[in-house]
Amino acid sequence: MEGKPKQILIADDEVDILEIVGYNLSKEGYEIYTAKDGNEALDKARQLNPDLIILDIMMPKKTGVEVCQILRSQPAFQDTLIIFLTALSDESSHIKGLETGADDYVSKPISPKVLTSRVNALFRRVSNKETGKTISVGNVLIDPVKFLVTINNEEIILAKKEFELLYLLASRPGRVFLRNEILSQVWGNDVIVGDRTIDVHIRKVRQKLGVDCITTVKGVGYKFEL
Amino acid sequence: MEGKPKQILIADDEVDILEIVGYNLSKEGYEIYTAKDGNEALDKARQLNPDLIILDIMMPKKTGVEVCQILRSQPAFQDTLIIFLTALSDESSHIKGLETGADDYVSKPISPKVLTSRVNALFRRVSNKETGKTISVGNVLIDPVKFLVTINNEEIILAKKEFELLYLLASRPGRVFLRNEILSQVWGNDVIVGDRTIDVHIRKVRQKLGVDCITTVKGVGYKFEL
DNA sequence: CTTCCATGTTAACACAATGTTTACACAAAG
DNA sequence: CTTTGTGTAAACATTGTGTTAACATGGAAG
Repeated sequence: MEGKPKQILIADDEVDILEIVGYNLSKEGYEIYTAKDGNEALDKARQLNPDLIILDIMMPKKTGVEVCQILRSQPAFQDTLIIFLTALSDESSHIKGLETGADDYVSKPISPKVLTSRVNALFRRVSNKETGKTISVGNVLIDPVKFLVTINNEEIILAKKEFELLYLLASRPGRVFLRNEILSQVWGNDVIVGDRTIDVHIRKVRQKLGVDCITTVKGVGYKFEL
Repeated sequence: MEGKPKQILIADDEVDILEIVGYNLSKEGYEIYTAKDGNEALDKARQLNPDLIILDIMMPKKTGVEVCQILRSQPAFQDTLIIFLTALSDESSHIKGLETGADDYVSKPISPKVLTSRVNALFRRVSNKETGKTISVGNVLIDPVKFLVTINNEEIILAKKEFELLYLLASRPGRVFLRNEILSQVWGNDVIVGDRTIDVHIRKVRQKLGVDCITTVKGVGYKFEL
């Protein structure tokens, strides 16, 4: 696990749980913050903008489900990971939780090992796209932190959009990205640009890279491969 | 829930569970298939190529974890969803399960409601991105994500319509597709094209594949088989 | 054997999808 | 205020795909 440590906010009114869970997750290299009720959870979430929020369902002030709903309604927390903690017997909560937009839930009594492995699994699942991870395919290196592309130890400087485009395609080598996907990922859902815009950027990237690693699939989209 | 019904394969050695789970999921509109041990699960998975596989961990012949590992090692099942069923006490299995590449797991005793809502959540999560699943028949691989057909590790590039045509036929090997069906599936209901159009495309696919796997059923239609 | 019908085969064509180039507005940098 | 570079648009060139039309083949029925 490289890069900045992931921040996790844990909200539960039982101090024991906060301690045990917090201890185990911090042992894994995560940065832990805690809250003791729904309102505190909301405040800290907005303050910290953590990578993952673990919410107990039964909490004073506001329940976990309420907190989740409020957060999910805000753009900033659209992609934040959320896990519910819930009593095993409370079946309806499980369902409501998943419908509210939780990414996972874990039943009490909590086993630290299980929770930890769930957390790891969640991060692993999203790590390929969201995180600014360096991509390495063949002799091509793409480092989003340094904003740099390297081919055979030669540094190539791309403009912002060019880089984002290449980064998206290279994040899943071989996979075809539809024009729509590219538009919404690189340009955003609400932006309207002409049809030729993508092509022009593709061309610039191809030109600068010098290597023919972007393939056109006519009528479908583009893919990255060596 | 629109489109073709999702296919779910459930593998468990307890017949009661197969029945209860199967009943509840079929009520949700899913197409249910069952297996009673690890080997049967493997066979049926390869035969059906279902959208989701629910595996009990403790099964005769092969455990769920083993089945999962074997499937995940094959390209065709890289993107297939897998859920584990596991006894609550068996904690190490949970961890191993997630590490093996499962997408979720559900603890016994199973609540049909919880399982159903988990299944729905899983499908909802992937419905936004993945176009379709990889088809694998014999030595023929059809990958709609990479938009690529592979025969004996040789990559074959098809045009869009050619690919869609092959994908349709191969989605149900052995089944005969009427000319009408092919037209409405590949071309769309409102498009009017000449009679020879399908033939020409069939020809191109046959030519590019090099293998004779598309059979003509005179007066009826075409089918895919090796 | 002939006739008829369904499909195979081939080449040519039209057109949509993409490549390419240039120009220009605009923001950031100096 | 200039300078520099980025992102987008517009205009045109190019390519590949999908389709058609014309003809060939082959099998079944009379």
